[in-house]
Amino acid sequence: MRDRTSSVARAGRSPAAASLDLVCCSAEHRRLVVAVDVAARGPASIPWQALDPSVGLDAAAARLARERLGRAPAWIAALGAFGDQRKHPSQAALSVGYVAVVPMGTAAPVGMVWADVTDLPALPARQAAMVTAAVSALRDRMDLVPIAFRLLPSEFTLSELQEMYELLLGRRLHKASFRRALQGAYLVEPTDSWRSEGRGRPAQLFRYAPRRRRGHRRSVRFELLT
Amino acid sequence: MRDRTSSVARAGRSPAAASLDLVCCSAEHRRLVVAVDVAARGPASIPWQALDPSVGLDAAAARLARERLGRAPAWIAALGAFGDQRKHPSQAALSVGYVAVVPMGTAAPVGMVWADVTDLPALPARQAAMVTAAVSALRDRMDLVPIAFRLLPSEFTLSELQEMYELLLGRRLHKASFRRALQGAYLVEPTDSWRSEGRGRPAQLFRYAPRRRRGHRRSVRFELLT
DNA sequence: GACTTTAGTAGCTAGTCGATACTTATTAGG
DNA sequence: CCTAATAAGTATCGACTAGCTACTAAAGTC
Repeated sequence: MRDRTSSVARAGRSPAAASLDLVCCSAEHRRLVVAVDVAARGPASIPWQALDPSVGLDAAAARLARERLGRAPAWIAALGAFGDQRKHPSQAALSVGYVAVVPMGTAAPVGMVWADVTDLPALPARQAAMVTAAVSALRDRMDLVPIAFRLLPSEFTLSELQEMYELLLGRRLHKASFRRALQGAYLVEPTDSWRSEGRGRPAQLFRYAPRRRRGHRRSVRFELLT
Repeated sequence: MRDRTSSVARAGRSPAAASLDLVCCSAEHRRLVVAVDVAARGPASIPWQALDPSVGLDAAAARLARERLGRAPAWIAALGAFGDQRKHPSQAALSVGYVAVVPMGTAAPVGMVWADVTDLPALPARQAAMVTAAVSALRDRMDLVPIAFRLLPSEFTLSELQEMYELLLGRRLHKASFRRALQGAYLVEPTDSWRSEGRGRPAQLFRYAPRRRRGHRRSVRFELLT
């Protein structure tokens, strides 16, 4: 009985001091999507609960994800604190956001739908800001953390992997260069399986299996935008 | 009268629901340093205040920085929410952290000292975690945001700039490569001044003056650590 | 069996990165 | 004054990288 309703509407007490919100991302039809709750009466929202001060933030977020998704996310990370936008279903002045990722093909839990991040339903302002921040976080961290791999099933073709990178980067990549870089990074290993999907030559399936490689330190990059 | 004492110790009321904390970084003697409050009775701490729900987070952090540093920071950004460590001077269950940067050479405000981040005094656990996160944030964002330039005075030599990058990266850089990359980025412009400091040839002074350059998209990097 | 489609590879070229080695300008010291 | 020392700044070379065009391979379609 530790769900949203019981925490917030617990009689006439004042609303919780803070909320914990989850932006759960996945991919579908070559689109980045986010889990949106449409079952409840009232407007759409992303999963949230009142923040329980007696539980650690990371643990609470992991549990919220498990409860609302029906499975442990493939990846989860803190997004930050949000309070500059006033509107939030909890009425709390402060919200703590987390991003999670589940593999593409995961069915949306009952009462929820996968919404294209470029075409979201109307969300409370603070939650909309969290979704924007989550997408940026995925893009920013994708080459430090294996986010693209978490968005794929455990076995995948190199073309699928490249498509996922293209989706996250928002631009096309060159096939040969992509594979050369991937080879040099020792991140995947081939399986014995092949997948033939309609036309064309069948593709070999790979799995994510990073090997320790010598610490090739990257050079200074002046990518300053402003 | 909007300082820490009045907010927290305001009679017998319960402690604030959340605190706002500031990790203010600078550089000194080729070391990254952070502003630590040592004046108050009790153990050392970094600046903080009870979070006022009626003010926006960013605005409140900017004001906290101005008030406690005596000047506007050269850069400030959100760090995130912290609640997994229990110990915090406010007793609040939740804290929101911000990182700020002031140029090297800025005098420490009264009651505060610059403490080497690699040799910190004992801080409340949650604040110590914030300092660690702040240093990581500076390192992670330094090539997207001009953090090194904000840590320097408005005019600087290229050797000083390189030292600052080396400080943030934690490793030595090659002089010619560094300057070549800098040149290609169109980030600095020379001034008419030269600085001769003891021995050796005088160095020309530069200022940060980024020019729009064509959007040279960077290639995919597989820097995955795990 | 020719054509289409997709997977995967090879080789060329332009540019990048780091090293060594050099020139220039100043102070220190005889 | 002349030389050594020190630090700023430049030039050039070779290894490596990234992206391009073009190719081969294996399946389905007609």
